[in-house]
Formats: sequence, C-alpha cells, structure tokens
Amino acid sequence: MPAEGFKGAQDYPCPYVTVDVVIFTLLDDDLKVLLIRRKNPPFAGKWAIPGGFIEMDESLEEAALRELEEETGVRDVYLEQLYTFGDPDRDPRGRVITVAYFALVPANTITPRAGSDASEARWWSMYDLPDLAFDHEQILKYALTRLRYKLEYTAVGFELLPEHFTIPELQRAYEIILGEKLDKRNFRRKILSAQVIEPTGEYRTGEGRPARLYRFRDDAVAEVKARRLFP
Amino acid sequence: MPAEGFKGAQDYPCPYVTVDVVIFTLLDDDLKVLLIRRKNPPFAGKWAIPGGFIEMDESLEEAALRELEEETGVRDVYLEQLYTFGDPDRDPRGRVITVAYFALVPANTITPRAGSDASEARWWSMYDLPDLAFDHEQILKYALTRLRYKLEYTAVGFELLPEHFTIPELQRAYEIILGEKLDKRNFRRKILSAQVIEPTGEYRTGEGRPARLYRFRDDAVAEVKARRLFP
DNA sequence: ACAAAAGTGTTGAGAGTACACCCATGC
DNA sequence: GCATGGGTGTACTCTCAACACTTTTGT
Repeated sequence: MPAEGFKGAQDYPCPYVTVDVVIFTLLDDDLKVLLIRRKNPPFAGKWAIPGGFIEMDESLEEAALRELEEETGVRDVYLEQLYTFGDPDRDPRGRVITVAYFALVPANTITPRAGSDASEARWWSMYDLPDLAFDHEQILKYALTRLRYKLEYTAVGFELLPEHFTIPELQRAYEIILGEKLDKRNFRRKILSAQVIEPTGEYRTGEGRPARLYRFRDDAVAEVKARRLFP
Repeated sequence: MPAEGFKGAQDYPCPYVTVDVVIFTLLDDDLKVLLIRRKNPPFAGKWAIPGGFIEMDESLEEAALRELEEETGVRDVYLEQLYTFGDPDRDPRGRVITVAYFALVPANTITPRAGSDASEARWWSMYDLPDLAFDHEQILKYALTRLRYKLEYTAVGFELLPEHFTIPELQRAYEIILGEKLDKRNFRRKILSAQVIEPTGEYRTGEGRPARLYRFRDDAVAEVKARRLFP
C-alpha cells in the first residue's frame, strides 16, 4: 500500500473507476429510464445503465455530464450523485468501482443515441425492466427510491416536464413516480400556495376545457422542511 | 480506455481509491470528530480524517469498517456512506478518489488510537476545527449537514448516546448537534409519542431530582415521513 | 430550607385531508 | 347538447409552537 507519497501511478494494484448515469424521463404516461444494450462481454446482449471509465483529468461530475451528453446530447439538466457501488465481485472482469449519478431530463426533448460500446439505446419503463447486467438492477432500485424521496420534499418533479406545463400534467407526473393517485383540489392548492410556479398566460387546448399553462419560477425555493421526528 | 474486457489490471492509468471515515461522538457537552495528525507529506503535520486505500478484495463498507476499527477498536456502530469526492487535484500526489463514510459512536465508549501513518489521533470539536489536509474541511462540512438532516427525520441521535440515557441527556444531544435550544415539554411529548424509547425502571441520580433512564427500542420504526411538498 | 434539575398541560394557529359540483371547450 | 377534462370551497382533524409552575432529590 503506497502510504508514503506514492511515486509512480501504478505501484500497487488499483481498481477501475467508472461513472454510471441513471437517466429518467416521463414518456407515454410512464416513468422511463434510458438503457443501452451491451455489445461486448461480459453480459453481451444484456441491458445496462449507460456509463464509462473516468478520465484522469476530469471530476466525477464532469465524467457524469460527459456520459450524459454522449447518450442524450443534453447537458443542462438535473444531475445528482446517487451512491458509490464497489463490491469486489460486481464486475467479473476485475475490481470496478462505480460512482452512480441520476439525471432527470424533460419529457420529449431528447432522442437516445447508442454510444461506442452499445449496440442499441432505448427507453424502458421503470415498472417493467429487462434483465440487467452487473448489479444494475440494484442501482435502479436505489435510484427510484431516491427519486421518490426527493420528490416528496423538493420540487425536482419540474425537471421532468417541458418548460410550460399544466397543473394536471404536473399532478400526473407526481402520480406516475409516486405510484399513487393524488387529490386534484389539494394538489392544486398546495402547489399554488408554495409559490413555485406562475402562469404563462397561455392555455393548452385539447379534449375538454383548455388548461392554463404554467412555468417554474427560477427564484422559487423548491424545498420544504422535513417534518421533524423531534421538536 | 479498456472497453473490451480489459486483460491485465494496469493497462490504463487508473486512479487510487481511498475510504475516509468521519467519526462523530458526543463528549464534554460538544459534538466531536476524530482526526489524525499526518506523519508524511503532503500536508505532514496537518490534521486529517482517518482513512486509507481500499484493498482489492474488500467491499467499500468493509474498508470503512476496517478503518473505523483501526482507529477506534469498535465495529458495531452506525455507519453510512456519505459522498464520493473525486476532483482531479484534491490530492497533490495524483488522482485519488475517496469514498467518504460517516460513523456515530456512543459517548465515552472508545479511546482513539493513532494508526500507522498518523503521529497522533484525538477528538476535535466540530465547532472549532484545526487546519485540515486535502479537501477534508469540505468533507466535514458535508458530514455535519447530513448528520443534522438525518437527525431531523430519523432516530439516529440515539447512536451517539450510551445504551441507557435520560430524556434531558437526549435532548441535550439534539441541541448540541442542531445548534439550537429545544422546548423541554414539546421534546418530551414528541419523543414519547413516537414510541421509540422505553423506561428501564432505573433512575440516574445527580444534582437535583433523579431522572428516569430509558433505552432505545430495537423494534422501533425510527423514521418519520417527510412533510410532502405536494399532497 | 434552598438550590438544582426533572417532570407536567393547555391553548391557539396553521396544515392536512376528505369530499362533490360547476365550467369551458370540441365534436 | 353532450362528452371530456379543467377548475373551485368548506369543514373537520391533527400537529405544531408557545408558555410557567410543581416535584424530587442533595446539601
């Protein structure tokens, strides 16, 4: 172990470090995650979370942004470090530690691209996943838990919607992610009193009565104090 | 980059990975963190969070437990992954990514030991820290934020107290960590109604009226739903 | 008896929850 | 004119927050 000012770069066995990015969106009234089909062994043909090795001169977040951009073409979206997975046998090729991130991209703004080591890239429903490579099922489960959790006390839900949206659309997004129905009147009252959205003045027309369009307020404090266990 | 089933272990430059463990305790009516004084450059003589390189056949959590035991002699305490720090220039010797953990050890149960690459190990007040090596000040700040945050919606505060404790002692622990005074009556009511502690039947005597001793209930659900931003 | 710390209730305000009908548009 | 989805108000309950005095012990 190189305790004293290690000289070279490779004077003791060191693990590989990758960054994986769980990319969520809302599509077809469903919560979707972007997966790639692996071209190479191990797990060739299986689906996996997009990711790759970190480069020596980039930060972890930069690496995650780079992976995100390679797969989706977008950079300016919500991105947060999720957890670091490092069981010694999670990759049969050797010791690979992965720093997982999760990203929220607005509905319908991007089209997946297959990167170099993927034969295919597509959206999968979080509620109907294929067989996954490595420990990626565990990572996705963890990501969904975190997303639900964040949704309950911050306003990250907006990150999954286009710039302009109606209140019923927003409510539907919450319902899809949380997996439960919400009361229309209470939802509307609470979101309006939180002062995080403002009307654009436009309406969205479709079947039935047209709905007011809203946008997210940049100056909004989109966080709520957790209810304390102790006062 | 070894995209196709990398053969050896060192066929491309790979970073070092360390595990650092922020060890908190309550002592002398204060929130303390265990730091070691570095023997070797860089930052020789400066104080640092205990940690070390991961070994190739242990998981991240096992590495954190090993470091914790080396410094304190205990294993069976609260331990949680905090965040992974990986800026390319956080260590002047080269690319070192660190997975930070935080541990809570009960007051007065352990005595710090200086490990091999430390000349000294001791408790420091979180509210009066020395100059720190690397980005360790940032890591400690992050750990305190997380500890406060967890304290507000889980019962993690008990992990810092001995097995038997009085309600005023528990309240004091919360006050020290949160940095604010709490109301005695409201605190007592809320903690009792949460059903997470039970009386042992014993009393602790000292100055003034003796106080009932309580213990934490193992079967307690020590978590509270966050107040939702939206209903 | 007095100092020191433990223990105890009530009230008013605000937030959460449950619930049913009218409104504006397209066809 | 009717089907479709958007939009609105009220009453009850529960939780939170503020606040002061009595009880038990040691000296």
